[in-house]
Amino acid sequence: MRMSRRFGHTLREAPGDAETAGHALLLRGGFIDQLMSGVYSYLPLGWRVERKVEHIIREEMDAAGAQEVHLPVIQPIELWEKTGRKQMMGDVLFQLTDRRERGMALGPTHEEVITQLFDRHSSSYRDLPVTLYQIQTKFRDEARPRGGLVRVREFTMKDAYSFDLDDAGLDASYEAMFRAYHRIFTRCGVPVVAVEADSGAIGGKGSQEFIFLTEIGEDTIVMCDACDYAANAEKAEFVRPPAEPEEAQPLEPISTPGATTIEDLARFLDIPTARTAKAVFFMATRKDGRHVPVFAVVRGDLDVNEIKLMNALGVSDLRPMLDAEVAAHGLVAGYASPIDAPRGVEIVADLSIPSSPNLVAGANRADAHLRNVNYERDWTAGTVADIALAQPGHRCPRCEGGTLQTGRGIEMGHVFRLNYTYTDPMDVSVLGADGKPVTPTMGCYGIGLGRIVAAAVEQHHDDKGVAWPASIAPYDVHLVGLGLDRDEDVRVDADRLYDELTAAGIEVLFDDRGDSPGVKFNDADLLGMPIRLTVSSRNHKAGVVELQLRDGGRPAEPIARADAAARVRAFRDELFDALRPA
RNA sequence: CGGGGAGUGGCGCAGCCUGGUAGCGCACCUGACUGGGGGUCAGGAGGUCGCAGGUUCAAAUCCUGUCUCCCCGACCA
Repeated sequence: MRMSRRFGHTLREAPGDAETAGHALLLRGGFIDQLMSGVYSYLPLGWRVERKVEHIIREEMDAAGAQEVHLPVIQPIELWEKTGRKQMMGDVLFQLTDRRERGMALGPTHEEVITQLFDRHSSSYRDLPVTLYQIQTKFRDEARPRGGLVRVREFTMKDAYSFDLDDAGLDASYEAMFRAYHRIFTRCGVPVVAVEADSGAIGGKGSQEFIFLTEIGEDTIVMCDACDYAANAEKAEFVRPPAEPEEAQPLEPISTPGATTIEDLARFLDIPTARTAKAVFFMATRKDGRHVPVFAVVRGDLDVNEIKLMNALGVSDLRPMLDAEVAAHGLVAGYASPIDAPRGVEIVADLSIPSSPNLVAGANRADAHLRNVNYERDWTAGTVADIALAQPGHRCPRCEGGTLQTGRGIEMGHVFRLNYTYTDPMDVSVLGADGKPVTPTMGCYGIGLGRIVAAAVEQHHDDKGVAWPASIAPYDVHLVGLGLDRDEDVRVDADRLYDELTAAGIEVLFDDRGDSPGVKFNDADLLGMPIRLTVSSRNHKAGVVELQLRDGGRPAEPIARADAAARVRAFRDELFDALRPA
């Protein structure tokens, strides 16, 4: 590709709404362009990167035995109603109607479609196991797109789905995808950690996310400093700091004027927050659409984890209660009590509550609390479960002596054991060897392509620009021709070198423009091809071209002009080898 | 959805407070010089100031409404 013919330009200054370094560089380099909030066009250079990521994913999926398909973006809404996910996805689902007023959705994911497809084309246990995948555009009407390519409303995803006859089969399919994912991220130059995760709207029993750790991440990850336990904060378990065992003391009302928060209360009574019970109210939406008021109780030193609470209740949505609703349900904000709580309110207690005696809790009237509140003796909850948020400093649930830390990250991929979440409601079965119907068990596996691009830039850049991993760089070589318009010999030689490299299977971006050296070198740094070759009168007279690696690992070196193609291939191979999975 | 910020040539910004018919840098076009880290000079093209309404002799500027974008949070695969 000749730069003189390149569509688009580099920018000296990044557009003002680019917040992260990576996003700014993608815009400055002319890799992507924003059309509207959360919707981006890929320009030629950016699209080459995306296609290389696709290619790597295809190779690894195929190697893992998965078969590529291509499913429709546009889908009948009935399919989403059947599994109850129309309700569950809510506003995230882009919906439209055709000319006959038939309801449709733009696919945010494809479990329903693939499951129906599988059902229509599989009838025997002999057809299993099978893993299907596609690379397809997804549409999700996100409440708030952010961070350039990090969270968008239209994006390319590789989604794969496995169908197996039993748990052992699912385990094998899942493992194969898990290994393939590690290989994919390694080959793309994006370091990830696998963490335990909540399954969210996809459903199923157990999932793991591949997280790229970065300060700009939107997920909080909890990691043990002693063992390899790592989990999304939504899911993370932890060992609760133990309470002092002591005899239950008599219940005692106390006056606590103005102490409406746990911090106020603990200060007012001069006790640790762990000696109090914290009450938090929510409105939950059941899967049948009914709204239920929820009264969650955690020990005062802990916070409610809304995801865990949703899972404990088995509800599809949860939001904090409005002040008016709190009052309407007979609850006194700041002084609510689980003792004699209003009827119709679902009470959920955290695991920390039964094991912590003599807590201070609300009295359900203003300016008053109760001392020595004890679970079981004074009140009970409809549900006792792990509904608390793991915090830095908590003890690890998987090892002795480990302490949990937190970090930020971006979810690059997510693998789920779906089990029968879709095959059951969609009545999918195949005939088993014994002639009886068997319901297949499913897994699903997703990777966000744009996020790989975003993470790769975030991970591989400096203040001058991008330094693409060789595996996904738009071109292998940035050939800089200096003074081509002044020295005919050099121009001819540069053209020849360009052809030689291309003929040798090397992808070359050739800067044949008439700009000054500074402009060209700065563009080369910004655009980030892994290998830079400089052709100039000076080099030409010496019979050399100058080679420099973008990652700064070694100084520029002159190489013999005659060996250029061979040397470049050697360097290229070396760079690819460094990205080879172990 | 709550809070905050911003919309002025392709990009970055000034002008707005105190109304008088739009300016700077980069990029772009022409020419000359220059030529190994965004070079210099000269000459150009390009914007009805997000949109609508109002106030006024006169609105980028004041008022009202509205749309869009970004950030924090809520939410989220």
